[in-house]
Amino acid sequence: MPELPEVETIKRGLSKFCLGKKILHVKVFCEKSFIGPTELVEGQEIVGFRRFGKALIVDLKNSISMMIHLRMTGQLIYDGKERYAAGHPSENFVAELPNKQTRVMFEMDSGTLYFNDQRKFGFVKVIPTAEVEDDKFIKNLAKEPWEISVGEFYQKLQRHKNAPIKAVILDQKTICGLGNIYADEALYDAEIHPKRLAGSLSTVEAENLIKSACKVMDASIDSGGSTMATYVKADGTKGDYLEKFAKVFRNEGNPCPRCGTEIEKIKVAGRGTHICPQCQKLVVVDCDERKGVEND
DNA sequence: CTAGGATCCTGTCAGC
DNA sequence: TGCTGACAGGATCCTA
Repeated sequence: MPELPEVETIKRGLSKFCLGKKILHVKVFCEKSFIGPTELVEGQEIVGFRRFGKALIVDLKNSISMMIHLRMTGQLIYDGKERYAAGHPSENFVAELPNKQTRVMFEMDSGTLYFNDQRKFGFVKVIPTAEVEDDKFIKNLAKEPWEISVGEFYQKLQRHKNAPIKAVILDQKTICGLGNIYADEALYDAEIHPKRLAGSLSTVEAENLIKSACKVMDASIDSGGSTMATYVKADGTKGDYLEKFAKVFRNEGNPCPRCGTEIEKIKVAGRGTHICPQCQKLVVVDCDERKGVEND
């Protein structure tokens, strides 16, 4: 999906285009994509957008909120005076809407917001604003990379010491916000092999991994708005932000930007995984580093 | 408790 | 062309 940076981008965009606007009518094309009564949402003004990890919260004036999770293929496309689209990149960004993949349509006083989702894993859920933070999904989220301390992160790695590090950082209860792209990019940036057992990382490596996660997601958020805008430019230019900044993700066969070695695609934790076999060694043999691990 | 695999669903692409 | 299986920017549920 849309990982944390994309949801942040959506939040910023919708705040700009939809804040203060009124939802006049909700049309549900797929029952499982909209959980709760549409009546609670209709006629309501949008008073705020919030983000918890990869979940977007839309607060309404009547103290009702919508929790939106895009999962793998969700998209939010606002079509008003201009079009603002974000989420899973696809032709839908520039296509006629609604279409076959439109699951929910919000008719607003100023335009239309479309929730599209090819695989129907995502959802919009109606909940009282007061209960948002008690929602099971949100309650279980760990801290985001910018917030988590090295000590807390390292402790969590120890709790999952026999699982590959990639699987552990994909777990939103360990660290929140990373998905398949940024997990690969962060591990590459920190020069850590995704199959390394979480318990084998030194505190220094754990710290570097957090820093790298912040770095790659910051870069994405910074460019996110503009790349998404580029994507829906009037000329139909397709500017997939992956091309712009991903170093390894979907770059198998291309040279590593750091050392020139060919990037490989492997499978870790059941997910396609991209690495530089030179920069990300599976076995750490440096004796001094090992000593550091023992002492922690 | 952890680790790993199946599963939800639709669409696309590679390989016959 | 048509079929088949693998796989996909996520998270949960089930099993051992």
